[in-house]
Amino acid sequence: MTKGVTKQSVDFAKWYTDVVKKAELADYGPVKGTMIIRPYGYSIWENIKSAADTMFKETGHVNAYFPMFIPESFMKKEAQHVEGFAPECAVVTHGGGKKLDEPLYIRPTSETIIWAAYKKWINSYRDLPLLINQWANVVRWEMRTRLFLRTTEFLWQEGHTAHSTAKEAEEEALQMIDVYRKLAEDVLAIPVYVGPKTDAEKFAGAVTTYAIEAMMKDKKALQAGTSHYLGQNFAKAFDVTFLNQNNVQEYVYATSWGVSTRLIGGLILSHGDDKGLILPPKVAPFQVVIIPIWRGDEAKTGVMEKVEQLTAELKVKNIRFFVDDNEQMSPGWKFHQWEMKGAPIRIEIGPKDVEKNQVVLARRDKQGKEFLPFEKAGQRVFELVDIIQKELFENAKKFRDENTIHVETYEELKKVIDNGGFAKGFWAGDGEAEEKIQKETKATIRCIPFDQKDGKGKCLLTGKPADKIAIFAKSY
RNA sequence: CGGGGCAUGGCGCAGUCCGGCUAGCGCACCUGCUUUGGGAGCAGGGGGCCGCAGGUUCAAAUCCUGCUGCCCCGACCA
Repeated sequence: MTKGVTKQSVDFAKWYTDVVKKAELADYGPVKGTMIIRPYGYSIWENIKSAADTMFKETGHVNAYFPMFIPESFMKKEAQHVEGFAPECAVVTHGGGKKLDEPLYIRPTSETIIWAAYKKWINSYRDLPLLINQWANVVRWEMRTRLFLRTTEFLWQEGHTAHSTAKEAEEEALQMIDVYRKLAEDVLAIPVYVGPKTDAEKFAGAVTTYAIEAMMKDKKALQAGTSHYLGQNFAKAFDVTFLNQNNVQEYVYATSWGVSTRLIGGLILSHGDDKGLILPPKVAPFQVVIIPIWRGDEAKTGVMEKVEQLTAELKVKNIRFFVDDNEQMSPGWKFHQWEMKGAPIRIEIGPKDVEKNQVVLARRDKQGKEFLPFEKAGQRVFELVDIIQKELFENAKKFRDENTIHVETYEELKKVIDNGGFAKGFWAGDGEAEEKIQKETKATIRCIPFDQKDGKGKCLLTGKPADKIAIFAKSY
């Protein structure tokens, strides 16, 4: 491995790719836009997945799996949906050496195939709500790809729920965007703005799209998760009706919601620095990396005894740890390596420490080293896991808040966008006005945040009375 | 799809403008000895259809033509 990464200040895009590759998160696949998620990166995904999955189950959802091949006819059933997705689909035309009668789309998302199944499963209000999630891969033939942030194939989860009333479905969509907020903020330590998208930005076929929007270290926005209230659009397209309590046939109300491996990109772009990745303890494959140091076999025995004592304690405390006792690499090399890989805590134990009955502890998110009595090491790690998690979030939030600027006029908005950052201001414009801003500034409305504390004002573009603040930013 | 860049041992590059001897460097790898507290040292060693296909030439990594792939920057998107 070559030393270091491109500095963020020199070339942020290059820095990002360098970190992904040098921290061994992912590598390019042989097909354009595809990505090999390497074990270290996949382990982060597993941690995110497990945290999310627990939350989904706590809110009453179950997992299932639907096929990745979608008959072309299914794709064409929902007009907006086909318009939105067909151009970016990979299509299988041959199978078993023969041309297929009907081309098969590789799912870009699973609404169509899931709703075709729901049609069979739903007959009565007693069958509702249906609360299903699936963990899957999807394929979207994007023009421009970037590791984790936008790849041709990516991993995600997609929840698809069916309800007997609009109110219940709307509540579900809101509940799930809040689950995503918690996932981003409490697990990934990424602060997010939460709220509906404008009509121009919403999902093809949705009535309302809610999103969580995060600010990356280059002050650009990343849409980190979405939850859609689909109304009866998909039910109508797939003819999914149920008999309600009054014996009347009705179309069901639907939601869908998803987060993807993009979250890993968000993690890198939210917390990383010029030394590499910085991982929040909750998703770090190893919360603490222990580096034993010795000179000669005698010293080794003494050091390793201490290491085993410490790891036994960490095990009891449920801390994920790794002992890097590779004898080929020098301690210095390992320090750099684990800084690149973003391990939150590093502990060094060498002969000097054995002698003084201490350990040396370094935090990835802070400069300097702590020297502490051996007996306190386990407890200190246990505490730091929470402290680092919290401080990473607070730092990211401070950065975001400092770079979210209230604007009154279009001129001010332009200035904020030019300098990099989020502009928030009163908005009463329509889709056309939004497009004008996008064309002129490259910024889009990321969301209309739920959190509206500023009362009423005048639309920054039109000057018309407005009662909502919108957030504008350039985005990934 | 428009603009730019790159393609040479596993990785990163030099060499290409101006054709010429055995294609070179750093890292990684193998062997041995010495070394572990911020990217260890010395000695020895292995590994190349120079992206692909044509052409020019006594001679091509180098010149010409065509193709392919990937990356970066825009328009589209999680």
